[in-house]
Amino acid sequence: MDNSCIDDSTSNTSGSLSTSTPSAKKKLSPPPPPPATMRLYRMGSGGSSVVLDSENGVETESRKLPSSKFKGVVPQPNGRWGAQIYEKHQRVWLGTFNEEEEAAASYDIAARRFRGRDAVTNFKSPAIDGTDAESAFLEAHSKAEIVDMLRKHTYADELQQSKRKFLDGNGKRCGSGTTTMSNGNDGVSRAREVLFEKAVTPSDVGKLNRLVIPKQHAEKHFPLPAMTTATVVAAMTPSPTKGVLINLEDRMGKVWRFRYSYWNSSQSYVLTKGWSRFVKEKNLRAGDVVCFERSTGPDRQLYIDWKVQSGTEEITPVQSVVRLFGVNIFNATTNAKPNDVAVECGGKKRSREVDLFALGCSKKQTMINAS
DNA sequence: CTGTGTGTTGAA
DNA sequence: TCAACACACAGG
Repeated sequence: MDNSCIDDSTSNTSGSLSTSTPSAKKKLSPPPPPPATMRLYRMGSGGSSVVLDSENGVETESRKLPSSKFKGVVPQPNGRWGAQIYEKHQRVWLGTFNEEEEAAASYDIAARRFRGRDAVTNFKSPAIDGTDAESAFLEAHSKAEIVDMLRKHTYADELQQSKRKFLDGNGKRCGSGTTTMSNGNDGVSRAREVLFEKAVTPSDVGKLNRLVIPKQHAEKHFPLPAMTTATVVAAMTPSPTKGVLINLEDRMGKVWRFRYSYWNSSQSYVLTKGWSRFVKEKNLRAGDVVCFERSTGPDRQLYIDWKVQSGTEEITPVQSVVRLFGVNIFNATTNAKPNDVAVECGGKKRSREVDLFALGCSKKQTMINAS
């Protein structure tokens, strides 16, 4: 049933956003040539099908499906409403809904994403400033993703989630580790490139509350002096004082904000404010590796990841936090008791934070994409 | 068996 | 591009 493949190619001529798969899929019955003689038309289907006898103009139980007053909304035999939008001669099914208005609203959302802010819609009107949260949200997702949300009726939730994160200082959404990238060449590709890694030194995780960024990497990826680089500006906010604030998202989708600056005294680039918290929460130890990545997409989102480097270990007493969708729902401070969560890392067990967010991020994007 | 959503067509 | 019609077939 759910086999729409939507390839996103914003403004790309060759690209095709196809829903009703071309031929290969399934060849159905040939066009039903209505016998000119026998004028019996079945209207609708399923329970509401009716027979019209146009011979004498009398109809047996006129039960045509009630057409909707909303654009992009079509009636369903069972009384529900379907939403659809067209693109490139093809219909993109947006799902079925109980309420006509709901279907209409879904169409509006799709229309916005597919045709821009000046799209003709049912309800949406203004949004003159292209900077509202929803617009940003739409831009940040591929058409396929938006359609998927509409069909699953999860759009509202996803939008709200993004808003929450936005306030948190960064507008990315949760993804499980190496998230799959939407094949479409439109939206935010969650593909990342590793910028550099560093095995933290004792002082990096010590009381100095700072992480030294190797100069070569710092100057290559985080050019501090000339803050003009557009790519960096997007993720860094000039700080009132020295340095800049930099936002990085970890594998849990949590956004970390650090102060990034240059210390003349030691002639080194460092992450200061915020770093100690990261060390603490991730239970970083000397020898562990922190990895800096960046989205290859237009958003240039920065990510920070870490991994335990094999080494001397013992079970560390640490608070075990169970998190669901970025919210701590269970917090037990134990000393590596059975209750604690231990994770195999480099052959050594170590208590770690555990996130269960993946549960809700299940996204089975059915994209049989062909590029 | 129930509905969904695709095949298809004709009108705008 | 769009909605109406018809119905194959996916999912329970």
